[in-house]
Amino acid sequence: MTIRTRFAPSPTGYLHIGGARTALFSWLYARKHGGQFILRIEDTDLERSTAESVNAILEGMTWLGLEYDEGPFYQTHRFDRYKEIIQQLLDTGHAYHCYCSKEEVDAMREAQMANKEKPRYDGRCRHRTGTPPAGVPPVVRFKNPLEGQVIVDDMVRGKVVFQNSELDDLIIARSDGTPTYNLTVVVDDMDMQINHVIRGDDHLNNTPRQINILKALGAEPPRYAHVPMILGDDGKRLSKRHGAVSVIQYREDGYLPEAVINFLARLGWSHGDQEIFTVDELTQLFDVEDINQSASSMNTSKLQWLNQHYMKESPPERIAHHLSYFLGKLGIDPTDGPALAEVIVAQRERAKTLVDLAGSCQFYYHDFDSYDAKSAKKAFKPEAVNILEQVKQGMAALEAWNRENLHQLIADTVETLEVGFGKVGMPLRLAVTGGAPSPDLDLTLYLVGKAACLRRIDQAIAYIQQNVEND
RNA sequence: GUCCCGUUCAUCUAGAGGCCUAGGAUAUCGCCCUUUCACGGCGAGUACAGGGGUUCGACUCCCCUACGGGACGCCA
Repeated sequence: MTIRTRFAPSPTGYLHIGGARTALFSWLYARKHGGQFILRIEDTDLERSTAESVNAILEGMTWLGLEYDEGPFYQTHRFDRYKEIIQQLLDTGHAYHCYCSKEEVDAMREAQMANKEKPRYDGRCRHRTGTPPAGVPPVVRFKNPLEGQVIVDDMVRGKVVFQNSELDDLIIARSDGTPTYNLTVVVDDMDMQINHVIRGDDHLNNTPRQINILKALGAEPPRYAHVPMILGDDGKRLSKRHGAVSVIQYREDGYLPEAVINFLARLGWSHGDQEIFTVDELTQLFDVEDINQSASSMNTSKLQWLNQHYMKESPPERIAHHLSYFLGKLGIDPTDGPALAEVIVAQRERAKTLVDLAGSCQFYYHDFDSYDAKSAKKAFKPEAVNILEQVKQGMAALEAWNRENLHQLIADTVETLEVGFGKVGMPLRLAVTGGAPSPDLDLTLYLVGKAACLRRIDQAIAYIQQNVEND
């Protein structure tokens, strides 16, 4: 059997992190088994579905690299098919018209709640006879079996039993004739030959109804896997108020897609003690059976650790590709200065995100006009003027601008002036970087370049003479 | 309220009756490395929700309670 999975978001907002994980799991499962992954847009809620949301979802999936084999299919394009099925259900006696008003049904629910019962439609229109009330457009309800039980043999939950007596006759077509979710999902999964449904566990309660509809249609239900939801850092349910829940927001915040994928995969799924997974490894090792049964919380600091890991391990060219957007935001043109790849290698272990990295690249490309106050207090002593002057002269006289010579120059200066290494290193570093975290001094100087170094040393000397009291 | 699901360190998790005085990872803290900041190395603390069974033996199986979540829509 060819494995066919699907991701079926409703376009009422961006692709959030929970949806992305569900999509990832479905995608991985299909890939692992050489099957197909289908994208379906569940846009039957005409009121809330938007084209922007569709775009946001597609953009998020593309960024993560979750390419689909078929689709995107839009449910709004399939209304004829749903009508056909609804009619079939009506014809075979599996569905009926219901003329109950909203108010009537609401009252019913309230009474049941007050009576400590589970609120549900009591089926009063099931056996309605006679002429239908005039001017009332009916809804269509599915005739759910009254007795027996439905067993959902879930791939992550195990067997879950529902009594049919707990279920009511759900609406499958609205009074305007449009189909509702539980009907469309069943028809689509059937028509698209989806045989493995991996989705959020908020759908577990819908599953027995869907199985009943499938049975009424004479179709074989797919296998189901209900994955637990993702909570925010604070253990509360994810919402717009919880910060970065949109996948695109993570891109904006400077995360690499491979870090997000790795992070998402490890949220609710595991393979022994392994933490780092390439996409290839995931497609090989992933299995629905290994998905956790309990909800998990976002762990942003672990995502950051993964992101830093991938920034350190990836080829600098790849990082540069993702970094350019963030450099642009800071007005940095990397062609105007040291080779970006070298700067990235020099700075990347000091950054958790691309935003950090871009920020830490700044001093290589731009001069600055202020110094970190704390460092300045420590390093910019009056005697530093002479030291910087010495270094500057040495630099100016340097034949070749490379790390070895710079290292030697500093060592010589230390020796000539008979001072500690720090006496030279600290003011020099501060003069050139402004106080930003930076790698080995000789590497820093080398990358910043001769002209900028000389210029900044002059600037530092002037600063000290102006701002630091001579004692 | 009713039904369904869940509960191992702060967080992500390993654990399929003895391998567990519960392992890994992140975070935190300490030490080492270091003229900055990091990286890296080493180390520390912190967890089986509670109570009953079953068993020679329970984190692992069963029941109850508590807590958390989900569903109960002419939303998906």
